Amino acid sequence: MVLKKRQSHGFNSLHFPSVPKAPRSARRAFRKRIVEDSQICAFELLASLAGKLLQESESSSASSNASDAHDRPAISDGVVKRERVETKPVKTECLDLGSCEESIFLPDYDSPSSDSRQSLKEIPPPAESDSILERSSTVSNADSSEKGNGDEKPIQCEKVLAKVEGVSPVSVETCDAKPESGLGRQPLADGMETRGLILDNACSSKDPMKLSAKNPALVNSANTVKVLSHGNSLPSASDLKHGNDVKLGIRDDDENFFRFNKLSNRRKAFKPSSRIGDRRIRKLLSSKYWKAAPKLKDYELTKPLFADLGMKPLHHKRKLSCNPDKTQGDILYKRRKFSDRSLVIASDGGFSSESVCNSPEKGMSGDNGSAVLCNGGVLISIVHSRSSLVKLSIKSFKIPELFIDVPENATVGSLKRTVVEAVTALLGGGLRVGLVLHGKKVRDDNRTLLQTGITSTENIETLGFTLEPNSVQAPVPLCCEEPPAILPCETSHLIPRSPETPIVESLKLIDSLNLAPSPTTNHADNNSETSDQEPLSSNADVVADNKPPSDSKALVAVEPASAEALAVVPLNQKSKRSENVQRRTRRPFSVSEVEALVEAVEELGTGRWRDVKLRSFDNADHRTYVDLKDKWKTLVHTAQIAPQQRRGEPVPQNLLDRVLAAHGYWSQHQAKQHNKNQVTATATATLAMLQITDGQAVEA
DNA sequence: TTTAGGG
DNA sequence: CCCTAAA
Repeated sequence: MVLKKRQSHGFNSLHFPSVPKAPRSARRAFRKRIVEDSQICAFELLASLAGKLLQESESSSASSNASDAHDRPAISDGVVKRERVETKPVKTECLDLGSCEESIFLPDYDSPSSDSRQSLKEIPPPAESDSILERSSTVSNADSSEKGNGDEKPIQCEKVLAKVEGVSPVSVETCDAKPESGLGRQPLADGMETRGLILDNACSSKDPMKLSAKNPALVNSANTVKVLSHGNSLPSASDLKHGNDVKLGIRDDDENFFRFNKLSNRRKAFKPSSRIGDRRIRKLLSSKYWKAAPKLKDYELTKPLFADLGMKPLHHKRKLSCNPDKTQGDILYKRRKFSDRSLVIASDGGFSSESVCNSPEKGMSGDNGSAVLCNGGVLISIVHSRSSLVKLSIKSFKIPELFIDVPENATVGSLKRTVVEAVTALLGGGLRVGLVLHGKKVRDDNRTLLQTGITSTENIETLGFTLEPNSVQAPVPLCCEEPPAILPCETSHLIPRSPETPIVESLKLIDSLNLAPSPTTNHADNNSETSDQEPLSSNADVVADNKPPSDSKALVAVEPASAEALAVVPLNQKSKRSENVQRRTRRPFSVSEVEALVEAVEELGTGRWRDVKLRSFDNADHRTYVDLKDKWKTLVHTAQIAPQQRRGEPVPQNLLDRVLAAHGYWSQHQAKQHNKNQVTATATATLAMLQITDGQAVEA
């Protein structure tokens, strides 16, 4: 009754301005639109490349020299170890997320490292970290010294790898670093790394290095890195040149992927800007269609990709004495985990505070270590502090997928180069950090965290950061422009691989994977007590639905099967693509919002949600016009049902009445309009007919 | 990109 | 809220 009553007079008082719709273009001007470029998943790309490389290497291995054979075993060992470690370590939670991982790995470390590991755990004192560094450095040195022995060398490398891998991909490289070693892969890796360096720089440029002196892990890593850098010679520019028809594609979150043809001249790689133009972004199939690389080996993935991306490069740069400021960022990547269809890579970018290593000034070792070890670069973890501050610790960045098409006869080296180029091109353009909340990009830079909902635990868990190509920005100048010095063993790398294993025509990277270290697990460890922060693990991007954290405290949710598992499981096309795409957090409309909505609809009607949005929710980024439309729909429904059946925050009846009134009015209005038009048309037609008739009549 | 609706 | 066909 009441409703009726309201309805009856409701709209009389309402003023319904007839607002002519401005041309779309005009209306658009209204609102600033941010065009988001597709996000590039450089890391993913790397991962995919790695997978390919791996395949190739496998095929080639038969023919490869003895040294290679030796290496492999070592590698495999390392991988195994690493996996083991990952699961185990969980307990050792370090103060910093980044450090945690390392600490975890350390334990496995056979040599002195075990001790160091403990120290890491305990950590905080810088002195300790130093000691650790030294230790690690020692180890590495030993390897280098032993180099003399071809046989021994490999072995050592193996060890190193194992250890390193646990810690960070980069470390792996260290072993091989020396050109003398003659390891095909490694050299390549080095080259890659160099480029990675570039990339890193670009990335890092954004973020000032701040972090972390705290992480012991970093230090350790640094040491390792150092060794590597020393051992390795820089790749020559000549190496860079390779013409391949390989195509790299990067897919972004939005499912756009980007492809570019590899440039024949490698040098160009160093000039990202030029490449950017080559990129083409286009819409791709939704992620569900993506196929994971057929088979990837762990070591391949981890090593090449990660190592390449950033670790070494950093070293080089620093060594080169690049401007520290420019070098700020180091990127570390780590493959975190695999989901059925996706390979997760965690990266630590200079972006993340955590990942950031000590300032260069501190000491190369320190820097390097941080860079390498920073491996921490896992996912982003968010920590809530009791204060009003929202503490975010970024463990890793989500990186988009990379697609790479490579001819079967392409060499591993060319593949690597291609990847490097692709990555370089992407990075060269400048990276920017994107924010993803509940699977949606947060584009409004002006919103506060509070407004965005980032302060709520619920939301934080779905918060993710992404590295995106910055189309606008000019490529960040890299410190070291001359690549030549960087690549050490490239030539060896260049060696063509046996085609035995057909290269997958296109590697498709999977959705990004993330393993955010599960905070909870970490906490479990006693160590956690120390940390006041509660890390909320945010799997930034990925929801690892599949992998419920088992009791195991392993930080990384890495699948146990890792090594083999690594082979990316072909993505089930129909599999729910849900993993990445999380639902937006539910944000019930407040009464005030409802009121605003009602008011807007009263004025504008029910068919102009965009205008409604602009009028009343223009600054509410989380309310899309679709949301408003949906809300209206529910409001109408709510108003039509008995109050007892309504759920959620009660909406004032008066508002509901207005909803009904407006709904009725506009429905009618629409109908009227429709009728009007029809009538008009009919009338016109009739008139025309009449006229015709008249004319005819007249004529007749 | 918006609308309009179904899921 | 999501997803999409249509416009």
